[in-house]
Amino acid sequence: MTGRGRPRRAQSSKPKSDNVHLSEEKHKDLIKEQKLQEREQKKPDHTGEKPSVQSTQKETTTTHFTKEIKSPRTPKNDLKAPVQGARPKATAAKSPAKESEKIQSAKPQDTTKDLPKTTKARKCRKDKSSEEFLEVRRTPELETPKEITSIKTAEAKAKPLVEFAQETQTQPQKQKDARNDSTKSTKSKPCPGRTKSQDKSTEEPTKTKPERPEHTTNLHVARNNTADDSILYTTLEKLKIKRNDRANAAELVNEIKKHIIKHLKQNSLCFKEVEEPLCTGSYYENVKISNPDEFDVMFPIPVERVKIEGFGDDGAFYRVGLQRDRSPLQRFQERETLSASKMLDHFREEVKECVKALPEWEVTRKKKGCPAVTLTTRRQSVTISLDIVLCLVVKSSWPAFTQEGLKIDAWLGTKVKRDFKWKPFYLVPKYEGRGTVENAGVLARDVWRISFSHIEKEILKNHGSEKTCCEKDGERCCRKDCLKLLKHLLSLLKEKDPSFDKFCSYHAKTTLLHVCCSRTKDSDWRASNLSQCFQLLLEDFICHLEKGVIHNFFIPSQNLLSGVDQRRCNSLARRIREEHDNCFPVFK
DNA sequence: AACCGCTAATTCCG
DNA sequence: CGGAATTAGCGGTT
Repeated sequence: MTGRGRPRRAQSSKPKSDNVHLSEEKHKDLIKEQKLQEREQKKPDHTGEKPSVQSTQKETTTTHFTKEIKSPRTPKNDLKAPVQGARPKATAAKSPAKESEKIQSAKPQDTTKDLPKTTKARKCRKDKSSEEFLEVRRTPELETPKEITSIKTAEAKAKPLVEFAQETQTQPQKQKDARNDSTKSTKSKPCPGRTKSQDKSTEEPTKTKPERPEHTTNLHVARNNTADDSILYTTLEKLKIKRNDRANAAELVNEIKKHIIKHLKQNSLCFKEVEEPLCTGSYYENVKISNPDEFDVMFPIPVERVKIEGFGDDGAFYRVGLQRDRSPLQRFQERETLSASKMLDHFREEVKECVKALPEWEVTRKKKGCPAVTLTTRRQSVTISLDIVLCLVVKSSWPAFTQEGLKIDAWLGTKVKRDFKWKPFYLVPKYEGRGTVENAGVLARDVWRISFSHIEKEILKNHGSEKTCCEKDGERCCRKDCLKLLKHLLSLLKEKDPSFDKFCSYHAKTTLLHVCCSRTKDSDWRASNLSQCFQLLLEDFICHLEKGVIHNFFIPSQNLLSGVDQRRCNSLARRIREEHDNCFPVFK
């Protein structure tokens, strides 16, 4: 019996009379159940040890802390990280020890391999996207900067990370150069490290070579990458989400999602215009680690004819005023301001109401400033939490504060960027600090924070410079693997030292996005170069920490670390460096 | 609803 | 036995 999922295209023409199909489905469900149970029984340890890395939610969402981490099951063979088949490149990575040799000797093959791939035709990836909003609403006003708020950040005091570069450089001088560049930092790059990526990427062969210094002696950490490789691959293996866990979680989550949307549409007055839920966050970006235990779903309420003005000076928060009298949201309007807190409260009640029908779910206590209604449920001792996020979808051009953000031109291209900018943006009822603080007559709790989760997701999904990156016949990259590792590292360190609780996986993700903008080539991220790539990501992260600045990827004037004590940043930077220098003991 | 992409897991095969 | 090929199944698009 062929799976209904995704038969190899040859079989896709399999005959299916409906009834046969149906009964087959049922049968399959049965089988599935059986199998699930079988497996559960087979590895009882598995559910028991549910690591559930207390993860690192992005800060828009909540902080329910989870459970303990126990060492997730280790692959039976530690040394190899079986990488799923059919990817020649990946398999090369399998045996880290061999791998580095291979890289050196087999470079020509690599490059030749690239050729057919890149030439391979592929449907253009987002021609569809732009149409829907082509109506009048958009004007090129999005290209008019206006007062581009000069970014008054701490760049000035940023010191280049030279020591670190020296310590750790297992890489070529390419990187050293980059470091040196950093002194004449370009202001748009918080961590000017890789400004060179452009020139260096001209020729693949010439450039991969220097990346493999045969002898990386001059540093006390001079490490054979194989040691790193081994631990990193093993760790990645541990972070994989099990198919069963995923199936279980998806079933639960999808059920309630459907239920909520139906409820809102049918029983609610103010939210009945809700659009299709927007699944965001790491699970849906395929960068969730360890357990499918956290889900983020945004419920977009369309607003038309609204006035939106910045609140505060970093461009992340906005006051929203309805201009249309007949809006169903009128009841949340106070003093010409759409009250985020009122609206969220009401939304919360609606969600509560419809969760009554699904008693296995529980609504968690409201957290101040949190835009989500968090639901939790348990299944076989695993707690799954689902963040239901109310949001406004605004179908007009992005605020001027985004002008200098999303610097993906060299990485993903200007067309992609343009298409992104035609998409709507979202506002979530999130504030910082005390809700009763007033600014220009508006309470903090009534403001909205801008969100580009949809874009983040799309970027993560389509993260290659080449369209074929990571596709079946394309070359595999390690961007997402690097992100997973950094997230994991961060969450482990947080667990060990609660004083790091202000750091979140969104910091990691943002750092990756920034790095991708400077190391734009897919060949900069070859899967076989995992340890180097990860190291560069770490260096960048450290660099951000030491400066105390991570610019919001879309709103560069917002510093995601603004609320974090510099000493904490330094301390985390130090810890990470330590981990790196010692071959990541936390991963063991 | 059909189909495709991605990822995990299992089976096949030299 | 290890790696390649297949299967499985969720998510997303058209």
